Amino acid sequence: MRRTVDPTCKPEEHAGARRWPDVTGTALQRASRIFRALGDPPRLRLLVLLAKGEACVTEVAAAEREEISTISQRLRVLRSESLVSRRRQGKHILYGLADQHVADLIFNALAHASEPRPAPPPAHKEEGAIHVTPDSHR
Amino acid sequence: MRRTVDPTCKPEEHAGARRWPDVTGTALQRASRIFRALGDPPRLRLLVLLAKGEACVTEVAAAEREEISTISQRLRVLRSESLVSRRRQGKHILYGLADQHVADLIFNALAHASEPRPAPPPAHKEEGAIHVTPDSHR
DNA sequence: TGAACACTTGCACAGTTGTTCAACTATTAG
DNA sequence: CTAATAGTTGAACAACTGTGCAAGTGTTCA
Repeated sequence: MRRTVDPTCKPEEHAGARRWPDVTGTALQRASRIFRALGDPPRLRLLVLLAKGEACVTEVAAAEREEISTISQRLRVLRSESLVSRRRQGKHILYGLADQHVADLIFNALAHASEPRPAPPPAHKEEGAIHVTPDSHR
Repeated sequence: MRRTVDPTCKPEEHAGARRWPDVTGTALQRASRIFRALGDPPRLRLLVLLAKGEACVTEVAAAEREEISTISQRLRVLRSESLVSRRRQGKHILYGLADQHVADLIFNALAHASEPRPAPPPAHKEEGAIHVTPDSHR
């Protein structure tokens, strides 16, 4: 059975409205590509490492105990989203975070990730409220 | 050929050092899970929609022109990372952003995504500097 | 010039993820 | 009670992604 889009419930029934900048399709696409690049633990670790300062590929590989090739591939992904900077210094190629924005993003997520988890709901039925997320923050 | 971890280049050669909070393995895991959840365009769009105010599943499905089941599945992923709140109101279940942190994260990434791209470099070799992102992307 | 070092890249394979269908639970109306 | 509405969930499948290997490029140094 294919239930699609014929809402018997009208939008006016609920839905408050705050103001948000209009989000273009491309901005959204790019944002999600960035998120996706950040969404791999090894890659995120690599970025955290680079946040401490520039490093060459070999150096990173040593720190992470991974193969050079693997690190290089990871950096390729990050580079394709402009998340890292890159410059040659003699034999080495130094990588670093692209800018402060990237550092902020990572820092922000790590902060959120370190917050207390909302307890897994005991699957209880209550007076008209499921109350899953007791608004834990700010 | 398996070149692993025996750096002929010493760490002291380069690498500046800024201070960063020590990142635990679990925080990093969770952060990347959050990023991954945000890293799907439809899911991100859904969150942007919810950022404008709470909405029930049917409503969202109508707005996105998708099947209810699909929306529900997307919400499930977001819920599993505690990115959305959920409460029942009569027949409907209202979803919204979990907290300000989430809004910040999304807003931040969208801002970064809307920034001017590093200019497509003329593929020139210059004094020891390879510009940030020489390659195109998708 | 040639050898050594420092990466990068194409490819194949395995593991992961998003979507859909169908069946299920939960709430309300008759 | 039953029917209808609202939403969830499990399974299957196609599409995507990360890794490691082998072979490549580019730079330095003798």
